[in-house]
Amino acid sequence: MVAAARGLLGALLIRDDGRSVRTGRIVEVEAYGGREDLASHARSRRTARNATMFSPSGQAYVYGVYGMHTCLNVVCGPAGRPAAVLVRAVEPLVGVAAMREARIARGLATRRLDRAAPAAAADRIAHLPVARLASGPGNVGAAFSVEREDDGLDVLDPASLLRLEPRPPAESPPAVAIGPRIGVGFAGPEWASARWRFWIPGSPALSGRRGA
DNA sequence: TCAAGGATTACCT
DNA sequence: GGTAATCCTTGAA
Repeated sequence: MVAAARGLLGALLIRDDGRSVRTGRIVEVEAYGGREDLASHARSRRTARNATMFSPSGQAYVYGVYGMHTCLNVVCGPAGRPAAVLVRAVEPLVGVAAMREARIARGLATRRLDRAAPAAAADRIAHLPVARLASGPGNVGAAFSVEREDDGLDVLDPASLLRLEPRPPAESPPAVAIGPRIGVGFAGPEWASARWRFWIPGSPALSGRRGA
């Protein structure tokens, strides 16, 4: 599972909705395990929400948090053994304009931009540096239009509208930095400190807290 | 049936 | 650095 997480670094995330193609390079991920991992959604029994984590490798596990964000994971355990890798940050390569549109659309959908000054807020996204469009799990979900309905998609299927393209074997593996996962303090010190976050050091697209 | 809280983000002081 | 926004899943009553 940890190996699968590291293997995803440098892979391409591709969203092809028929009108436009969005592509980015995965630069930050976190690994989540099964019952023993108290930070994982699979820490308790199998439920409707985490069912996809028990699926065979290669499926998308999508869930919502805080009522407004969707997070994209890739299931990486054998069937029946829950494990997944959370995609925390992506470096945009192709379809930057579509990513901006998606960010703005998602902002409006969650009514974040409605309140104060929607035009100004949309304008801020329009001028956001490219590297920040998909930096952070919620932003990856927004920039690539990941919906709850995408839960269970086979992202290894080349025909899938949301898919992964592995790093070419010929390409040398990127440098990898390792550190504890973010936002899992509720799991207790042991699991919150587990060094299951992996990122490509130096990437401008890393999520907020970049320290090791 | 219901209360609690979250694998986050961005704005506020 | 603190905290609001906001929906839905979970676990307990």
